[in-house]
Amino acid sequence: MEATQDTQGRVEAAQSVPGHGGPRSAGTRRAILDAARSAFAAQGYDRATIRSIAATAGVDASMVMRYFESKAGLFAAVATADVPVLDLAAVPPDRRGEALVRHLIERWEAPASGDELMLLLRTAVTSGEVATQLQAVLAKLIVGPIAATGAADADVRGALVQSQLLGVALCRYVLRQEPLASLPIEHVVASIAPSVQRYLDTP
Amino acid sequence: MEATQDTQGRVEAAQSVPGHGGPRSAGTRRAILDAARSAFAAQGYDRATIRSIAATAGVDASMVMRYFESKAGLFAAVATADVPVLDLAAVPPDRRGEALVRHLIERWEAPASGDELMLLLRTAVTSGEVATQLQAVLAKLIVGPIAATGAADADVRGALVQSQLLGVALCRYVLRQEPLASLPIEHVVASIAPSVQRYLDTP
DNA sequence: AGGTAATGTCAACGCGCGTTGGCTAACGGA
DNA sequence: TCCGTTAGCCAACGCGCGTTGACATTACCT
Repeated sequence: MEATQDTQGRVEAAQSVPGHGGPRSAGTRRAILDAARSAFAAQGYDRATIRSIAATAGVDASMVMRYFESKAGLFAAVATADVPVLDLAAVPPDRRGEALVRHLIERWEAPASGDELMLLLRTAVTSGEVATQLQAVLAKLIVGPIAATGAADADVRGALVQSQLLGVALCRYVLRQEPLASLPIEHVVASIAPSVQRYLDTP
Repeated sequence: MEATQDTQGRVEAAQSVPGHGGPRSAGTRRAILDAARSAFAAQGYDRATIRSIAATAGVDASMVMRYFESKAGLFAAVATADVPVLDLAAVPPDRRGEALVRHLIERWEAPASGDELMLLLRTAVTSGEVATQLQAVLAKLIVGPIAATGAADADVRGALVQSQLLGVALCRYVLRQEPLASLPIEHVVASIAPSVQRYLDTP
């Protein structure tokens, strides 16, 4: 019996987007998306709940279902991970290791893309489907640029670089293991870069 | 890790196995433990269910609660990860990187300890408590041996070695990313060892 | 053999989850 | 103005989970 006066932010409701069930209100949609990204990043897919995401977004849980079809649909909508790609060929060959490390760390430190990488990694370890999705992102982010430099065995080199870069991300950002988690960025870059450089160079 | 709670003044059984807090039948206990290790390793803590573990072990779900106090208790019982430690000081200094990589890979390839590391890692990414536990295991397994060689900055070196070794394990065994997952062991050792060696050597 | 405690079975409880459908209120075009 | 569409709220459903306690069964120790 209570009049809900939220009459604000409904101005932008005019757009209708392609395909199947489009967004209803851009503001609400974005609020849900933001809450979901944080929740999935912080807790992983299983422990994050639709109800708590909805509460954070300030809407009812059923709204989440109307906007995105299911919990899986919400995750898919938030797990796009369209991170900027590094043009490795434009970097001097002896600096490519450092460039890769720095680029990856910057992706993880940036709040938005860091959350997307976090939720992807946190969920990939228990979901084969998401693991495939993560591999696709890493292929675009790491193997692609390496292959674009014309290196031989780009797939194996990429896999080795991935293992080191994902390892750093896992220890530093997901597990938050000391002392790695508190090491200054430049220290990390200086320590790791030579290894990555070696994976790029050795035949 | 919980104190023993006796509802009816029950005492430790007669035919008990040494040490632990109150097994009933050694055979059933072991069956549950084996099933739990497999399930937690394959699916992680959240997705593994007491009911399915009990079914695999051929007992009722309530038996699991009688033997171990709760799901958390069962996990704790199976997540001991008492892996053999490498005596790094006995290895020639220029071969210590290779020795570390090979030792870790052998732990992961061995069925029993591989499962324990797997369930630890799969669960650590979404549980701070288990993350701490994993860190303790890795400290014993990696940082400890490195410190035992008398190296300076053993903690930072250990963290860097950990990042590389955990990265390989993550990509190869948990995410099962190709081509790393199918690479022969010797190929992996030969590729990774120099990086680890460098983390041990560089000042 | 008999009594007692260790083992195991069964059915249920309570909870929180994802999900559904029906309802109210506001907008917008005619 | 009225009416259809749209955005949002509320109550509930069904399910599977961890967990519990009462009951049946086995095995051991005098």
